Amino acid sequence: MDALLPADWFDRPAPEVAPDLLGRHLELPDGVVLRITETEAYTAYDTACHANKGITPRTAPLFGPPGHLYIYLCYGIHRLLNLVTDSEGTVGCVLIRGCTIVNGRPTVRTRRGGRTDLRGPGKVGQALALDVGWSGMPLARVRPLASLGVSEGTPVAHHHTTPRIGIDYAEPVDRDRLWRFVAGKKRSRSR
DNA sequence: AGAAGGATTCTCT
DNA sequence: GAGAATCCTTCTT
Repeated sequence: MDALLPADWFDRPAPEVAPDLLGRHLELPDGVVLRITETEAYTAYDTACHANKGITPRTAPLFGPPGHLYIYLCYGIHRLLNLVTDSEGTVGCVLIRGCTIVNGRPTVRTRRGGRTDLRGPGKVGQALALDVGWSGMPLARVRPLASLGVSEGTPVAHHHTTPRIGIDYAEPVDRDRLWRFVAGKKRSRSR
């Protein structure tokens, strides 16, 4: 099995961590292993970032130490997975927007209601059976609640960048940043 | 206490 | 391509 990425691996700016996460593996103790194929970076002074209007109970993990989880409910339906980057006190995170299944396909199929495509952050959350109660917890292979780990996997040879999705509310300068990272050469999109 | 709005997805057409 | 589903967080009276 791959070596886990230590917490300080995430102690870098989010736009640097995000492309480096492509090809890495998300591992759950139930045997589900996903390969990350699409990410987005969010930073401080970024009007697309949930933390840009100050710290709140929900967004507190974004201000915390690297290598922790930030999970929130989107549109009342979807649980979205973020990995906190940068040092404690500095806002930064990477949204996991898409994956492919490495292991545990039957489990994912059950959780996804018969489907196995994981293009889109809500689908990833469903495949991992994310719980917002995990938000703020550290990554680790074995823990009572947030039993989620990120391992080395196989970094990708090629990726391309695009503007981030679903952040029309942000300032134009932030909307235009090429902070969405997709594994492989230019091909399909997530929506 | 009330209201607004979303880092989305699915199902139609 | 358009519209509904759905509920929590946050901001405003």
